[in-house]
Amino acid sequence: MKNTIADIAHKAGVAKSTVSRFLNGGSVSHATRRKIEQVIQETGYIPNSFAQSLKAKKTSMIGTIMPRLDSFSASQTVAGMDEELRKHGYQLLIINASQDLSREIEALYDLARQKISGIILFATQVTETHLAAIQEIGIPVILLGQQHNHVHSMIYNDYAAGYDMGRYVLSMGHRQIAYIGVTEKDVAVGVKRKEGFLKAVSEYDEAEAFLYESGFKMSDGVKTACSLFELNRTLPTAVVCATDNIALGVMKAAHMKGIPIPERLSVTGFGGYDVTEVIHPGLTTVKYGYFQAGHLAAQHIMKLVNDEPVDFLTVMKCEMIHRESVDKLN
Amino acid sequence: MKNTIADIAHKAGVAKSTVSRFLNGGSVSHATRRKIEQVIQETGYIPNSFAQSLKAKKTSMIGTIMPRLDSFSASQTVAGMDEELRKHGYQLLIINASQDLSREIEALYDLARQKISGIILFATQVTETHLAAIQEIGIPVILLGQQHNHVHSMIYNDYAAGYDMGRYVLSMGHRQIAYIGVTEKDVAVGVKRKEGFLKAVSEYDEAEAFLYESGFKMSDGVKTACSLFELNRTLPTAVVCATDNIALGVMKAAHMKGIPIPERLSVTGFGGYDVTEVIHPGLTTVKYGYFQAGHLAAQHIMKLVNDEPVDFLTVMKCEMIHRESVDKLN
DNA sequence: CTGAAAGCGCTTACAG
DNA sequence: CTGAAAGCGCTTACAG
Repeated sequence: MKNTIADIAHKAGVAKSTVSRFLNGGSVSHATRRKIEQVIQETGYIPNSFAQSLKAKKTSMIGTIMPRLDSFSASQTVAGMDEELRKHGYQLLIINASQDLSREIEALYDLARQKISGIILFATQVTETHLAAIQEIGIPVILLGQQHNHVHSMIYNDYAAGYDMGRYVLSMGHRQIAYIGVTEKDVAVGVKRKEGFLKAVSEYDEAEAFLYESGFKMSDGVKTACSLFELNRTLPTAVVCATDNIALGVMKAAHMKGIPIPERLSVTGFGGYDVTEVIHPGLTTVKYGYFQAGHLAAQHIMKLVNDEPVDFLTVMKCEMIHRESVDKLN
Repeated sequence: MKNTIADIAHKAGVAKSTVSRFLNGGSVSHATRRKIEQVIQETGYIPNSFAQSLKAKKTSMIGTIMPRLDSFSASQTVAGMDEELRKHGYQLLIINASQDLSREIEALYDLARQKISGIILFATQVTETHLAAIQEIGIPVILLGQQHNHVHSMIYNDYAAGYDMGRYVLSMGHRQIAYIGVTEKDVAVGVKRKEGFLKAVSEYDEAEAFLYESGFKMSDGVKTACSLFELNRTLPTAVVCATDNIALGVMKAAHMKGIPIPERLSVTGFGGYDVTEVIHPGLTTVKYGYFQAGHLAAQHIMKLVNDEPVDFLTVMKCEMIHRESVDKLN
């Protein structure tokens, strides 16, 4: 294992440069080719990629910084990126920032140190520090999931998704609607979806929206729903949740309290997680094409790496999915 | 960005070695320290990690080869490994083999080329080719999820899990039980769980097991369940599924056919996915500690990398979780 | 505390 | 087609 190109050259009775040429597909006579092949075979020589990269001054690696790995959106997106990148000979280096913004910054510098060719940042928030780091490292970066004027961004049309969902719930006759959102620091999920929803509500005079804020976890959804149920007043007829996870939590809370869905309470989510289809009742939600987004992000970063032009802002469509969790009122 | 240690040295008016010493925490006078700090600050110097690794002859990277990224077990395990590794200054390089065994082999060589210090192979099958590659690269490798006599292995006690599940379902009075398994090529999931289950069944004279084989996907579970339902004979009173995913598929199929769970059909899974708790009825399953397994695998590989002794075989316990999806017969 | 020099393993013009 | 030599950016004894 500890063979170097010099060892191989020595054993094959040729010069290092000849071995290198052989390795890189340069012209080598048939005889020497065979000798080198044999020696490599015998020794199990594996080139040292550091030395290679040191000369080449670049790698075929793309880095991605994820806020977490263990969520549906994250794992789908990564799988999509990976598939596309691999198809084109790039390798994906995945960094888990564990939902810690300062780790994202660290990761940007780490990746730069490793001479990664490009970075896809799966963003939840974009701070000034992020921007400074992105500028300083001087490597192509794509923001996925959030938008910033100074960085290539790919976002979902969260406003439209919120609006569509609002319109749908209203069209089903609901007028007293709770909205369980998340922190506004997350512009895409916390602000845009809510704004779209509220726009829809504002178009109906008699409609009323009650806003709540929850964490991202299923258990946060359970908690928020419980406190909502315990307020001593008439329950809204529908609760629109900013994510499928929260919606699942709400459904669980409803089950615990004996509130039938959708008969007494309609519930909706956003995301289109696989499980929303198999649970009962099926969850009405908006499907986000995470896997395809991963594909697209991979294509964009490869273009950027090769100095090809890429749209500064890409907006990805979402798709309403109607299932049984929303009741029609008359 | 294109600064090298030589540039910094030049601008700070010192030698390269001094800058290097500064960077690596060696002793440097206060005055020069300040000068160097300032220059680095101004230039935004980022060391080239290839050159560093080339000298150091090793990296603080651990590689992991996963059959897929977008599954609960995979993402949980990776998250666990990552957390523990990062805590100890290692970085995790994740490779997605996309359920293609030959890609796993490729990945082993790729990681070797990159002078990764150790590898955790999330295994589904261990072939001779795997073994040859592991031996050839000469890097510590841990098998996670499957066992092989010649490689450090960490496995779950699948036999016990299967046995416990069988015992439980039998103890609830079920005697006609369908078992939906997976390919026997996957020894842990396809063989051990089934064997454990069958052992339990063999302990009851009047009990009878009907074996089916399904793919790993939820949709495979749906299909298998549908064909099971369509066989014109009395339905078993319980169906034990080799994974939670399959169980979710079976539950969906039952809903579609109007078969109430657990009143007319009890269903169980293996895995302990998060969703099994929030669905209705809650799924009886065996919880596998994926996240903790990731932690443990990380600890083991770090020991191996540092030439510390590690048990050749580690067996991890699983935990039965009783929920509403199993009915008590009398 | 500081610097000159050799070397990590590979690649790449440049001669031959 | 083949080889000698320089260089990629860093680290590490070794002197001073």
